[in-house]
Amino acid sequence: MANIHQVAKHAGVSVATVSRVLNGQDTVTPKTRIKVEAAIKQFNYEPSMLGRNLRNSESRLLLVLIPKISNPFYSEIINGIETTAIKNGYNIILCETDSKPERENIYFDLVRNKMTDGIISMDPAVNVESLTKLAESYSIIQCSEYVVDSGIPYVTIDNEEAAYKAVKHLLKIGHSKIALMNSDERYLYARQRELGYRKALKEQNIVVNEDWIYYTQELGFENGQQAMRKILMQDEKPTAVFAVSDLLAIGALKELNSRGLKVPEEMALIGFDKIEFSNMTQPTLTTVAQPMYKMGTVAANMLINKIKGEYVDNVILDHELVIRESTLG
Amino acid sequence: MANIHQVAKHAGVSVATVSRVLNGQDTVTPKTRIKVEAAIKQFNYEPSMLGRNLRNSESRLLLVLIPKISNPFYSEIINGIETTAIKNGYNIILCETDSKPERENIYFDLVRNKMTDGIISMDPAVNVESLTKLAESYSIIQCSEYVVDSGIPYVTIDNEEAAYKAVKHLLKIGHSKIALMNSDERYLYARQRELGYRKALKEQNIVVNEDWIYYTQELGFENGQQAMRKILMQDEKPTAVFAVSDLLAIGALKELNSRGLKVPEEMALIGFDKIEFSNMTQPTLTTVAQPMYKMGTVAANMLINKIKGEYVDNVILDHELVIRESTLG
DNA sequence: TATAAAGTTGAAAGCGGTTACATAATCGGA
DNA sequence: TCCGATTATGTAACCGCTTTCAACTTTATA
Repeated sequence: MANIHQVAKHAGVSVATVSRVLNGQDTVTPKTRIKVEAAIKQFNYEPSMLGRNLRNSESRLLLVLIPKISNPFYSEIINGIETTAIKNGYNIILCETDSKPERENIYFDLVRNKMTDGIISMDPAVNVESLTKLAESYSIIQCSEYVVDSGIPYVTIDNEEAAYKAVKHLLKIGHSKIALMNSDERYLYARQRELGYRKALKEQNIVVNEDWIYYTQELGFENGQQAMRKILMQDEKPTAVFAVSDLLAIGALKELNSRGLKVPEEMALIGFDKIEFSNMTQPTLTTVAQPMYKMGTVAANMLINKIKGEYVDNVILDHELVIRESTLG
Repeated sequence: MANIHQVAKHAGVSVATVSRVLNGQDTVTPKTRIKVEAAIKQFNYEPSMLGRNLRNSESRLLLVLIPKISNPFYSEIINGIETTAIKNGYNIILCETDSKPERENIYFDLVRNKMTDGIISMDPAVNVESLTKLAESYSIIQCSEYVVDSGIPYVTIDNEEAAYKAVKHLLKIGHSKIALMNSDERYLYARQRELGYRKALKEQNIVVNEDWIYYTQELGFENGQQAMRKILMQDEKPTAVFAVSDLLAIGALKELNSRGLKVPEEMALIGFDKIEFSNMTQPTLTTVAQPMYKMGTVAANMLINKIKGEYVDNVILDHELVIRESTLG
């Protein structure tokens, strides 16, 4: 493959001139520009990003750290990130951390090594100290999940309020025995949504039954199924369940369906995220919609601005309770 | 951030020696090695990949082109690719083509620009000529979907055989009026699976009813729903449907469920891919399992070998018909 | 002890671009 | 027509690393 020298030689100009043509600078005479462009075309020349990036000490790559690629919640965010990145001349390199610190650490090296210009982290709970230290020297944005008081900018929604509204809705349609199907407490969103759950109940002077709060290790269908199984084994059963993820809710629904329990009549159900699947279930799932795509675009823009050296503020996006069949009065 | 010169200066050695230590060469005296390592630690030095890659003219990045990130079928493949890449000291840069040639072309530049060392393409139908031309100069592997006779190595399954088996199963449990819910004919897998469908019917001397073959533009739930709606509008209705994707099948199932039609009693249903969600539906979905993760690892290994300059052969992986409730006799 | 062989280290040339600075070419006005 | 101002182009340093080759040390051998 040709390099800039060959093009320059063939066009009868210096490499500087070729570089100027390449970068669309206006200090080049139309005549020479045409000569250079002809040589470029003839050689089928493509400038090497490796050389350019080294000189400019930037990679034009954004590192996106995502806990689990199979969770549709994240795919939508990634979509938003990628589109925005491309629009700004960046590409994304996507890495799945599986919520494992050791894996995350490997990826952190990519920014230390100048392989990427910045990081969007969606699972910073993993490596709080490393991350905050890293953020002192590099551009980092937190998306959806974040470390409180870390000083690292984040974009997210008001999880407590969202959970509050969801439970409130259950109360409004007549439920008072409401279980919480939570994920792991190490996640901020889990703690925040639990707060919202407790707040809504407390407001109605309902004492929280601690036996009705379930924690799952991961966010998978099976975890939801299992949790629902446990709920159904209780002596006193709730009449409604608020799950902090559609994946859990769908698993729970599966369990209810296969036992022939009617939803919402015998058990109402609310999920979280509004992933596409949530509208394909029988019955369709009431859920809290997060603006996933938007969140991705915002995160990407924040990161790009941060890389430019601008000051970046936290962003709280709107959410919306989407009422569907699983909570029909 | 420190560079190799500062480290060298501080350690009282040349940059060459630091580089040798960095790359674990054995021609360095333990004494100097210790000096250098101390300096590295003291400066918190991390070698720049930009410099290293330029010198080595490699990027240690693999480009993965995927039509739609939200399709769980691809997420699993990506998983396999990423794990294998990491294991071999590569990272992946993931790009969604949305099956759009113009978008794909942008990404092709990444390899022309030396930004990535090779490509795994999952949607090569888009840009056949560009791709084959590109493959002359760069390392490319096709995964799942491929261009016949392009000479570009691929890993896939036997789609015709898989479809044949699926339809055969429907025949065996007594169906003879079987519709095909296909995706777009521009996809090879679509054509191959249709062949399998036709073959199975022909074998039983059943004349294919062309009105029972549906093509959808995209692979989404809505497309499946719509197709099923059309099927149900027919005067003579089939009693079973073979869909070439779980997403279509799930959409179709949704339509059947919401009309109160019993599956499999009034309409049997088979999907394709065995995405996780296919086991969450009511009833659960019979489907053809593809070894997605495996396919990803194989594709990544093939690409890495290709980059190394080795000869790489095509691979056909196994598939398996998973019989579940939607086709219970 | 002298000398060849083996083992360490350093100097410097790239890898492929960008850009500050110097120089050459062009232009306008007296 | 000539000269200074402006504009176009070239020269060369540099980005941060790897690696060849030469030079220098050490070790083994006679």
